[in-house]
Amino acid sequence: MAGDIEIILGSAAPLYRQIVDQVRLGVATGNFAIGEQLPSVRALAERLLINPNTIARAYGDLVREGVLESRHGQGVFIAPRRSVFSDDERQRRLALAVDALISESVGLQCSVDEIRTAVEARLKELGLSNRKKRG
Amino acid sequence: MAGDIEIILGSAAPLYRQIVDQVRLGVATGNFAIGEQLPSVRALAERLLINPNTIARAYGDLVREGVLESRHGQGVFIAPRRSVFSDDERQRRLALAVDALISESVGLQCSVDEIRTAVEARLKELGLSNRKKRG
Amino acid sequence: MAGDIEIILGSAAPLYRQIVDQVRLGVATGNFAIGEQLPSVRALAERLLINPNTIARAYGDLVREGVLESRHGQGVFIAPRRSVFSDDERQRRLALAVDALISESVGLQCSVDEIRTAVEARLKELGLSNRKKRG
Amino acid sequence: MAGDIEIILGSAAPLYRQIVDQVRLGVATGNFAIGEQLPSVRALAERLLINPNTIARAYGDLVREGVLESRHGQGVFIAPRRSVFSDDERQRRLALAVDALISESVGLQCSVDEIRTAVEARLKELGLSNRKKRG
DNA sequence: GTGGTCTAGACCACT
DNA sequence: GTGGTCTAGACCACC
Repeated sequence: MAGDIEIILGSAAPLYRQIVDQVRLGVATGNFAIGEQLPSVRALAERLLINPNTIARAYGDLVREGVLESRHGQGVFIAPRRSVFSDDERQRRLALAVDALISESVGLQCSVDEIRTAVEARLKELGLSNRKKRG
Repeated sequence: MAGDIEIILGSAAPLYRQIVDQVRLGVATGNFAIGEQLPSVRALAERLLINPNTIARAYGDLVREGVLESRHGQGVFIAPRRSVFSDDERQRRLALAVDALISESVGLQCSVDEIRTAVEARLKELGLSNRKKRG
Repeated sequence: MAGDIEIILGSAAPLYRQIVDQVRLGVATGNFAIGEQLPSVRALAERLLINPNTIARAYGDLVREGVLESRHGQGVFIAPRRSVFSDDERQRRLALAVDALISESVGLQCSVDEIRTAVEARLKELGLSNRKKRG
Repeated sequence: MAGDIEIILGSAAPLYRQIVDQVRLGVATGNFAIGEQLPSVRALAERLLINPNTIARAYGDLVREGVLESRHGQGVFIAPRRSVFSDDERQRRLALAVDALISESVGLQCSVDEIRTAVEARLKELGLSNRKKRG
């Protein structure tokens, strides 16, 4: 549910990205139900002690990505699932994300088994390890 | 060997980061041997057709993190391996990188198998799939 | 070419949208070539006498849409064409755009022939009337 | 007839606009006859489960643009037709709406035939395809 | 009350 | 020089 969203100031990840990530994971794990209303831009900004524009940016990204839908004057809501991107685009973005992980891991001098273990651990933690595609 | 370093101009990754990654990766895969000399800043800049400052920045980062060592008046060389981060720090950073991948993937509505496959494919492509930690 | 971008203050369309539209049309009509560099955020903002954030917003939208690619510290460029959206998403967005046109037209009490004529006239003006899909 | 008015909550279009459009469209297609009475603000608000202010806003817009007329103490009725905009103004606004459609379409890499087909399909769906201007 | 757009200006990262 | 993030605050449109 909405109360879950938290941010870490001073993290490497931009604030708006932290929010995007948490909403996406929340939807994937079922913490956010389809049709559920999210906290208003102003309310969330006040709770997290950050600027409303930053929330608006995060929500806007999620709307463009098809995760949320906004109804002017009413609020923003979890959108019904739909596939927004072409297969090519999905592969392209997935590859970029994988590259970012591996690049970071090589920098940390992790072994490949450490990477695999970390990925599996997190998937299990999120209850995703047996999830089907485009469930 | 040094001749391996290449850059992709249209890539999302910053130029200096592409160089850093390739050197680190070369060390991890054994393409660069300990004590081996790298091309000079000026020589590499000329070959890659980019600004020497960008090379200098990359080499500087690698020296600072202990992957390279620069010997005054001689050039830069692959340094004996040593780790920079504590185990806790490594695990923390690895977890963040994993989360970024998973968030992107669920946003794309990828199955967990697609994620696993994409990671393994990339590891294999880079010649990392059977390497041990810190060689 | 870049000098083409103009805006109309006080128009119903938001400024950032006017920029997005002009870049998209410029790419479609060949006024912008693939790989061509666009004016920098600051330069365009200065020329159009609007805030740089507004340009950045427009460029950002176009990057997400796959029309532009930005290279940090270098500039933004026309990206090679690729299909970013799934067929469903394309149909969905096309339908929304058509609905907006018809809604406006009904409000203006236009006949259907006026709509058809206006569409064809504009396509011809842009030199698109015989263009193939995903050229 | 009035019973036709419906709204879609998840739609991109604002609620008041959906009502305005449907009344205008009903007039254009002949579903509403001149002099016909519309449901009262309160009655329609109750049926559609939305705020009466929203209905009032929609009716107000329609009265202001001459599509409806309100008779004190009796209700609102379909007004005899009259045009609001000059021909130039209509053409100008129509051209802007057409440009928005074309920009969106080229962004989606649609062919011109896809655009034409989508427009015709929607006109047919709305029962407009063979109607004359201003009936 | 809600979200959307725009301005002004700061600070950071990259070339 | 370039783009990217964030803050602060204004004003508008919709419910």
